[in-house]
Amino acid sequence: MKKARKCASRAQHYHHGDLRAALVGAADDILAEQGLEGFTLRATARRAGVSIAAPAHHFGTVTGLLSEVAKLAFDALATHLDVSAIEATPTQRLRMQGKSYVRFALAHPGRFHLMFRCDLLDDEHPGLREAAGRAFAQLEQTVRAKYALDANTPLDSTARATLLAAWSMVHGFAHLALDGKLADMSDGAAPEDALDRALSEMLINQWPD
Amino acid sequence: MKKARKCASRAQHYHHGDLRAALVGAADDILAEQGLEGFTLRATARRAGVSIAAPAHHFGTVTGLLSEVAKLAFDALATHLDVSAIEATPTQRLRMQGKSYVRFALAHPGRFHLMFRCDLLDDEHPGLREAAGRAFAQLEQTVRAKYALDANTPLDSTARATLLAAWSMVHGFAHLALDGKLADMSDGAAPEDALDRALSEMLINQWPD
DNA sequence: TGTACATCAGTGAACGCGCGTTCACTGATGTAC
DNA sequence: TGTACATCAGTGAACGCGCGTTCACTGATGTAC
Repeated sequence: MKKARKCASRAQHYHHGDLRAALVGAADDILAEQGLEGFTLRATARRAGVSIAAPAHHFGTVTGLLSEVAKLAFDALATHLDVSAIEATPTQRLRMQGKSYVRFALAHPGRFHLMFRCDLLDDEHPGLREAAGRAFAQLEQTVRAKYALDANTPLDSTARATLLAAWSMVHGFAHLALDGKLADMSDGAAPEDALDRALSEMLINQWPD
Repeated sequence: MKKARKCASRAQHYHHGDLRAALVGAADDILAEQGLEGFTLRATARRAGVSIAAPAHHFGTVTGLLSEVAKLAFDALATHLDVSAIEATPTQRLRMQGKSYVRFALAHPGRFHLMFRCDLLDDEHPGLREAAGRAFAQLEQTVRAKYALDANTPLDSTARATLLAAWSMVHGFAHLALDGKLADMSDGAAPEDALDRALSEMLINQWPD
């Protein structure tokens, strides 16, 4: 009877099965619900229904766990930014990517803040830097298309400036929006719509076809 | 003798004189030297050479002190952004302001991070919102000049887009630079020069005369 | 000019808190024979 | 198919830490008379 109950639910197994992934998921859930402020190793363990010492087994330290979460967040961002299947001019695609970047940040503020809090992350974490690079490369690829540069040509100064400006602009916009600094811009419209309108306006004015 | 020694240094007075300002200064120093991570009420008290309970007398809570520091930081930023005395076209002045914005952020990373960590600040703090508004207004004023709008005319959508894009871009650039995400851009040159070059390139390409 | 007294800036000791990390352990799993 | 054993994932209790905040206090200052 006792044994049957234990087997009925994997969660009650002494050996969890894939606690590593479960902890990463729990941490990501906490980020989504309470933001970075709500995150602690203990809270993550509690949420995964596991002892407070368990995370140390898998990740050693708090930055180990957060780096893993950040890596997955960069993977998700890179997916969001993938416009390779969309037929449109490079400039139109760059605008789409800009909107996607901001939309990702607004939909996942906890993740977004984590991704750029380098003091909480481990530079040497396997895959983290690569994942970040993949996300960035999605923008770079579009800029290359815009200037008809193939993947091996180094960016010239104009292309570099465009890439830098594009990334900076959407990155800054996301931060300002998350900080509530753009509230005045909403003009009483639903914040979601207002942001979308402001972003469209901004991108189309700054990056004309 | 004892009394003479006590009077020789104001710091040894039982009554400090202007501990409120001294605490704000100490907190600002900590931000400059160790960043936001190094800041605690206790560290601030220690640095000011005062008991750990003293800050509570003046600021009540930790956000009270930080809000005061942030207010002064916004004042300093507004001063940095003041180009009213400079004779140049509005676009040139906007570029100057953009550079000043980034230069301020790179020179004072602790302050800059604090200014936008709204979770650590008190919205109701007297003067904080106003100071932030004054800094922002410096940019708005230049954009108004660019589109020949006087101070009472509401911004049209183009002007609003320009303002938003300008602020977002330099804000995002500052964040990315502080996070070390632009390291690849340096090409082996001194980081300071490389950033300046990248910023010039970006601003001149994006905001042509 | 001198005295009494109210005010309040700053003290110092103590509080409870949640944190990350440690360590000897327990018990499930899988493998060798 | 059954038994012994090594492995190692996860436990649970405990550690020391620095934190913000509290509170009764001390002692300097300034004012009223």
